Amino acid sequence: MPYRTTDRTRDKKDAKRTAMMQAAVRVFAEKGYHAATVRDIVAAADVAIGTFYFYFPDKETLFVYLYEETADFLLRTVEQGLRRGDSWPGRLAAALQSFVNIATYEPAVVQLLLVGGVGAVPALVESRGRFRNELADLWQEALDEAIAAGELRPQNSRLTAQGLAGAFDEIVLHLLSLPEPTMVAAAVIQEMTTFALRATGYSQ
Amino acid sequence: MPYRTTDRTRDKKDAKRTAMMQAAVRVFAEKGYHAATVRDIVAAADVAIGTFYFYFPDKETLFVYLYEETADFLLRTVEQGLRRGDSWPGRLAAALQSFVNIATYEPAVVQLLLVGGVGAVPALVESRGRFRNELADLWQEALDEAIAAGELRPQNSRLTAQGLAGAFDEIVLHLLSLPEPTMVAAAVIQEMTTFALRATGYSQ
Amino acid sequence: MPYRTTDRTRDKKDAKRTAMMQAAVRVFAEKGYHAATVRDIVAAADVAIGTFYFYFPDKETLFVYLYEETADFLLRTVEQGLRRGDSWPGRLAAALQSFVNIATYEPAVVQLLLVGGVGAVPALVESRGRFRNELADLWQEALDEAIAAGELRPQNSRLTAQGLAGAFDEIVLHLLSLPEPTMVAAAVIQEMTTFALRATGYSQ
Amino acid sequence: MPYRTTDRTRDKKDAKRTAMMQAAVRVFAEKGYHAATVRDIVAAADVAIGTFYFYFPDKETLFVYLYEETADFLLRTVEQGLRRGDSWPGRLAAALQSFVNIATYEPAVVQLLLVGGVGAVPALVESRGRFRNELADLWQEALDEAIAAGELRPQNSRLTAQGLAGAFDEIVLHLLSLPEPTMVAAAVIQEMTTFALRATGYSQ
DNA sequence: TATGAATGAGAATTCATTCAT
DNA sequence: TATGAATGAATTCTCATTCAT
Repeated sequence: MPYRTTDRTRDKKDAKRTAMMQAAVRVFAEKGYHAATVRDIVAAADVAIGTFYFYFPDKETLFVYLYEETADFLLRTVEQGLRRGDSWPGRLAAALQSFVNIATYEPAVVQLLLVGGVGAVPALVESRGRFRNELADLWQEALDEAIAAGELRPQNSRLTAQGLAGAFDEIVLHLLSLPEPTMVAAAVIQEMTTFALRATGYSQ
Repeated sequence: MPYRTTDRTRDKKDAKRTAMMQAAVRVFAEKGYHAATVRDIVAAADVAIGTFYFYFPDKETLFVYLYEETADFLLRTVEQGLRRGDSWPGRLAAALQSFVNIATYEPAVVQLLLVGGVGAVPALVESRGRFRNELADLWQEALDEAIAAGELRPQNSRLTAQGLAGAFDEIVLHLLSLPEPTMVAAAVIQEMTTFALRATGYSQ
Repeated sequence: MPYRTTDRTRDKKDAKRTAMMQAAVRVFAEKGYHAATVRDIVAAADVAIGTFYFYFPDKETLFVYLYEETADFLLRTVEQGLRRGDSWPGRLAAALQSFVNIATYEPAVVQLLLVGGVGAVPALVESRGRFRNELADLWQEALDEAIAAGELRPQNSRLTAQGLAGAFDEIVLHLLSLPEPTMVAAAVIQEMTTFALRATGYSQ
Repeated sequence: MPYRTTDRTRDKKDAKRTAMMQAAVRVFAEKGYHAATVRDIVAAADVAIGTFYFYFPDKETLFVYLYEETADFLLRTVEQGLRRGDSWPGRLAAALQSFVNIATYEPAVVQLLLVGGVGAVPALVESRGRFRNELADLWQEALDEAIAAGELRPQNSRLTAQGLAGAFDEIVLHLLSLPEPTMVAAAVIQEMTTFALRATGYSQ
């Protein structure tokens, strides 16, 4: 057999696939689902239009997939942050650090998740709902642990979790709209932590 | 309906124009900017397509205009709520009451503002930024007054305001995703108030 | 109302619609379903591509509709021919006259029905089957009447009818492939009649 | 399989090539020329797409080639049938037996020839014309021999031949549309023979 | 003012074909 | 010989917008 699906060719294919997905994330984040055309994406990835359809079934499927991948990445990152600290303030600060890191170094991730294509892709409504729920789950679990540990007073941890998630989004989105987000990131993390400690009724 | 209650539109007695705008809000809220076609809008308003272009220059301009009108309506309503109470908890509860009222009785308003077409309409980025800023301004002013009155301790009122705005959005959006939002609205307002009092460091 | 859906505008619309359908029949007959592009059709009708979709839902629907219209036209014409004569030979000759007339003066009709798009459009399989059945029905009825009248001997009139229909198609298709079909049409009709009288066992 | 039994392909011992051609006949017959993609064909033959272009110059050339091969196969088979009998009715019955055998056991052959891609492939118009002519030639020769032998009365044997060819196609195509063609094949052959004897003016 | 027929740029997607390996 | 990744012309269809009536 003169032609083999060797490791090298497979690696190459995977690499191209990954490159195209990264290009797609950038374009989707920048323009939103509808305004981003397949031509934009292939131009960003520097391939022909047919190549797109060789790797992906269609634009919508790719978008939903990227959304879910991205959501998963964000969730896992925040989750790891939450595991890093040994007290509620510590876990909180670590998780916010993680979140703000993603936002400043991979702004496309946040753009895609928070403003990308909601309302544009029916199939996404469900994905978005799942994402917001899982994000709230994450915070709620952390809250419940802190409550169980006596660090926080009993409260409606579900609603608190939702409130925190929404608050962090708003603040980070605003941060990203500043000319030099990295310059103030540390201070914002500090302030967000303070806000969140208050919001969760943490004293001392 | 938002654009009926504001000054900008009150004087325009054009019934047909108003009907078309109401139809447009509904359609935009339901389908999102791109999926909503001009044909959908004129069908909902029961006029011909040419009529649309007699009253409005184009789809995008109308959308941005509706967004701003709607944002204005929401801001004014929340502002009125904030003026109704005579203490921070009172003002807070009244403002949240107003906000949740809009969300439950005019869900299209919230849909339009929060998920409508951000990312889809470039011209909207600026409008959205302005809306979020003005919303934060509102809360910040209320916070600063409460701080000045000694009801709240000094804090970064800007960031707190942003956090509150984001938290309320998330919670209300989740409320709207429930099968019977009105059934739990009162309880949610109560819980949101509790959350916000904690988040603003209110004690006693 | 400055604009009215007057008779004149409606007539104009109908005329355009008809013109486009005629153009479509020509193009489909000439190129077959797949090779005929919507661009070809609108070029032949001298309208813009959007106009096509203003009048027709899509290419396939139009094709199937034209096929059925055309089949119906052919069936009705042959049927009338069959009613014109007062004996089996007379009816036969009249029907063949009608059929050959269509074929020579409207070759597109025959092209569309016999070679147009069979195999290309799934939805057409059924239409084609119905057409061939109805054509056989026509001949069978005529045969059964002639048998009942004692003009023909009893026979499997269904199979005879199918045979006649197939035979006529083949002969007429060959006729159309000649450089000057009209020059030999009369002679061919004569010969076809002779063939068909033999095939139906007509004597004297 | 047609191209196995003809001289043209017998010497080509290329199994892969043959497998691809057999797959192609099936796919073309099933889907028609346009709807059958090269990918369908290579999938059916279980080879890679590049292999297709190693063996065949392009899709259209292959199709025309297959059409001609298949036509050749059918012509040779019918011809053999015509040689088997020793009287006109005997030859007729044998030829029809051969034809119906092909149709029932290799329906793809008939599908390809009769509904495959006429109108879809410009280059096929000529091939089809040649096929129909050769088929008519076959019947005409048999008729002329029978006339010369005094079995049939003098007649326009060309037109009779065309008529028979068309009639047989129609009847066989209808046979194939039945749920169980083989169950009625024998009876249909019998009836077709009767029809053809009448149509050729055979008496006694 | 109001209408709706007409337009055509532009989008997603397909698929025959090529060519480096 | 055989492979399949890559290509891009071509196709169908949508929809914002215009303009004669």
